[in-house]
Amino acid sequence: MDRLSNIFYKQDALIVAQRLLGKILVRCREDGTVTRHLITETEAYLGEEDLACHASKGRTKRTEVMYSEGGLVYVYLIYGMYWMLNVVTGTTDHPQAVLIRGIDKIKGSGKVGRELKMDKSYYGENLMDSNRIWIENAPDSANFKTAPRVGIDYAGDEWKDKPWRFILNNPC
DNA sequence: CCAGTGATCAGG
DNA sequence: CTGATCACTGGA
Repeated sequence: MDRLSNIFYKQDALIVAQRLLGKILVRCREDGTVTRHLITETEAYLGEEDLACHASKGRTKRTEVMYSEGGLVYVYLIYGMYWMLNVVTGTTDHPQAVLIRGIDKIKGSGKVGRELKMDKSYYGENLMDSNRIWIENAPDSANFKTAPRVGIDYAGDEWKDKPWRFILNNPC
């Protein structure tokens, strides 16, 4: 199966977030083990004006990667314990990212980072040529629902209720 | 409900 | 340097 390309990641985060549902996140460990994971839940973070997006604080060492063209990994440590895995989307100088909130049966972005053994060394990793993490194409699915994003009450009424969380429905 | 746990950022 | 904050989780 083909890797997702520059063309895919350059799209707006709202598009990428829903199109990533059903795609395959592939992880190659240091010991050579390869694991493949169905992406089941995502959230979109949309630029400096989105008060829930880290880039609303402007360009900092941490947010810098979001200002790149789509296709890079944005990871950061939260609460001193959990590595949050994001995919940078959009075009240069338009800071956006999509948070991977669920894979396979795993619900919760903190658990995703733990399962995939993410760490700081993945900051800026290029999903289009990395040999340890990438995403493979799969048909788009229309079988998903939306919901407000989690854990961003501080962002204010205009932003905290936007339905920018995308959840693949159980195909039962 | 709340503690754990540490990088990051704004402010002196 | 200091202190607040944090796109979370698991256990009272």
